[in-house]
Formats: sequence, C-alpha cells, structure tokens
Amino acid sequence: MRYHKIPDETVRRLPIYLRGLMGSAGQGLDHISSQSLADFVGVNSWQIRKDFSYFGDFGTPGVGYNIDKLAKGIKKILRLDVIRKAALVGVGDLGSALLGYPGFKIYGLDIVAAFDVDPDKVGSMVSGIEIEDAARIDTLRQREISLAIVAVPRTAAQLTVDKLAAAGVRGILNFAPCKVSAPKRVKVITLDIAMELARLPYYIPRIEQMSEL
Amino acid sequence: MRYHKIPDETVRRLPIYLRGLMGSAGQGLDHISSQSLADFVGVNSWQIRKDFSYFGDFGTPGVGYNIDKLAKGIKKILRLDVIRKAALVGVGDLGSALLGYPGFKIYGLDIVAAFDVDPDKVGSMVSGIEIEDAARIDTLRQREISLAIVAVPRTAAQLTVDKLAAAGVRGILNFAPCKVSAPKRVKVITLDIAMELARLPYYIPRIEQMSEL
DNA sequence: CCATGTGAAGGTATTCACAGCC
DNA sequence: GGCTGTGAATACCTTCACATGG
Repeated sequence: MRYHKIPDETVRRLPIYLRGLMGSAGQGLDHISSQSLADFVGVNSWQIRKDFSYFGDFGTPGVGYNIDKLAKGIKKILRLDVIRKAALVGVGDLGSALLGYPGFKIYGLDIVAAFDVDPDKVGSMVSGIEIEDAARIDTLRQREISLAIVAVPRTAAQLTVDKLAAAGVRGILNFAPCKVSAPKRVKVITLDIAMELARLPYYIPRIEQMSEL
Repeated sequence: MRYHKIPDETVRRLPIYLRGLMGSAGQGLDHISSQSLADFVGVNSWQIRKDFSYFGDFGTPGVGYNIDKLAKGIKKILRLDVIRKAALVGVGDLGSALLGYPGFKIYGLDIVAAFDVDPDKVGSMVSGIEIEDAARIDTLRQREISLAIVAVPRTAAQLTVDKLAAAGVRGILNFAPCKVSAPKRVKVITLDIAMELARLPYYIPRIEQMSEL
C-alpha cells in the first residue's frame, strides 16, 4: 500500500519511533525488528508495522528495518530534513527553560531566536541566544524561520500568534492555556500543561483513594 | 443515557471545558449554551453536548447549562474535588518553571513538595517550596500526595517513577522523553515537548516552503 | 421558539491473522 | 523459521438529525 492518507495518529507517533531508533542505534546493530522497537518505545509491533506501511517498503521480511534508512525516511516524512529553525516568544520561566532544553537537538531542531516585550530582558543573553524585542517578530520571514514556540501569558497569546502568522510562520507550538485562532495555512499545536495534570486524578479510583492513607 | 463508558477523548476535553467555564463565569451570566461554550473553547457544540450527556442531565433545554453547577460537576468527575496536592521531582530549569507556574491553580491543584538529588539544591527554596532530598520521596504516602510531576533527565526517569510508585503515588505527569513503565494502578501521562515540536514541520507543505523566500 | 440529549450513521484508528518474502 | 506488509474485522470516536422538554 504505497500511497495512502496518513492518519494523524501515525504522524503523532513518528517522532517517538525516531527517538527510539536514535536510542537503539548506539547498540551497534544496523537492523531492528518491529518487535524490538515496540519494546523500546512502548507501542505494539503491529501498530508500528502498519504505521510504516503507509510510507512504503521500509523493512525486509525476516530481517527487520534498517535503522539508518528508516530514521532518514521518517525525518524526511516529517520534513525535519528541511525545517530546522524555530523561534521562541516569551522568555519567562517556561520560555527560559525551553531555550536551554536539550531535547530538540535529536530531531535536528534548534531555537535560533527569542523575543520578549519586557525592555529589561531585550538585549540580554539566555542560553546563548540574544533576546530581541517582540516588535521585531516580523523579521522572521527574511530569516526563513517557519516554526515558533509561544510561551507568553494567556492574555498575550492571540496577539502573538497573529504577529507570527503575519511574519510567515507556518507551525506554532502554543503553551498558553487558551484557544488561539490562526489562518488555515498555520498549524497550531496547543500544549496545556495544567490540563494534562488535571485529567490525571480521573484515573485514580475514589475507593482506593480512601485506603491510601 | 445515564451510565455509560466514558470515552478517553471526552475525559481529555473535560479540563478544557472547565477552563472555558471559569473564563466565562466572569461575564456575570449564570447560564451558557453549548454553542457559546463551543465558540469560547474551540470545540463543536454537538461534541460538547455529547460529552456532557455521558454524565447525566447537566443542561436545561431552551436555557443552557448552569455554569456553576456544570463546573462543580466536571470537577467532581475529574476527582479534582478530592485530589489537590502534587509533588515535583527534578528541580532543573523545567522543574523550577513548573514550580512557579500559576496555571495549576484554576483546577484546584497545588504543588506542595519538590525533590532533587543535587545536594546543592536540597534545602533551598524555589517559589516558596523547600527542595527536599529525592531519597525522601517515600514520605509522600503519609503526606497523602498521590500526584507527581517528573522533570528529571531521561536517564533518571524510570528510577524516579519506580520510587514514586513505591511511595503510593497514583498519577504521574512525565516530562522525560522516554517510555516509562509503572504498575497498572499508576496512570502515567508522558508529555514530550520536543516530540510535539517535531511533528509540526509535517504540516508545512514542501512547495509552500520554497516560496517562503 | 430555543437549546439539550441521544439514537443512528459515518468516519477513523486499532487489532487481528495470515499470506508472502528473505 | 522469522519478520514484514496488509486486507479484513473490530473498536472507538465524531457527526448528524431530530425528538423531547422548558
């Protein structure tokens, strides 16, 4: 099954597989079976095979998947071979933490610009990046930066997204806990940390809770 | 339809509704229609009605939903009426940011304890919380803290989760970019920030990318 | 007349089971 | 024998359309 609509859930899992492949590449093997990868990343082996099958023949029956070839393939599908630069808006506690976060690297992604409205912050360096005035967000287009992370207060989120969209940004990771609207050409993923914590108690049965003391 | 299996996706949306209800409570109205709430939070009105219908009759036909009653109902379903305390493990950049993060409050959640392995950090105060030695995680049981946030390096994540599970913690929000195993009684939600950013480029069409300048 | 609640329909994703290939 | 790739079956979630109630 060569050409097919790719389920959104599959796209969501691709970075997991990529991370898993990177991790298992250190072992010296050059091939990995769907079962081994499954154990490593915590997804069923048939799910993995199905996911990969959407993109064509990555594996060899009886042998498994070539780690290098597969990793390169996934990177290409995710466009990580072309898109490498991201900007950050909002250098508060969370924003600063993200600037120093080493996890983006394995995907080839790099935060290369940071903006804030606070004049006290503008001009200072955080994790090797000079903070620029938020008014200069419009320079992102000529700098060919098409990804942005929004870590501003909730009340400033929509305005920030509007500015980013006007500056030609095409993908936004939003940490502000609110709905933001953007033109169709801009993909927004909202990651609401408190929301994730808030749905956790649901899974704790009330009865067990009492005996917990 | 009074008693029914509640879809996981519905549970995931409940905190969004709760946030929306809080936000619209300031307007002075005491009722809200599924349509108004839909506009506010960015979910279809029929989806909202279906979600609420799983729990019983929250609304009044022709009038809408009583904001206060509905908010209380959702809180109860999510167990947010009983579970209020969370612990943080790993006071690095991200952990510190989370300690100062104001967003948990609207759900009634509070980070009341923080742990780290670094002796230099132990004993110091961050956002009004005294950092304790990670060896003291086992005190969580008698302190009746059943939620935890894991913000430690990837290599320490599994050990941390093991310690938390042994300490009676029942829900874990994990920021470490790796699979972690836990006993069935412990619900783990992994939030991999870099992964979310990494799937964003997929949605940027290659052709448009070129014309971007 | 207005807005909820819900069966039924439609769509999407997961799981299975096994044919096909190394 | 081992492991991939995939149609078919199943489960899950969303969307619709409308009957029902204030």
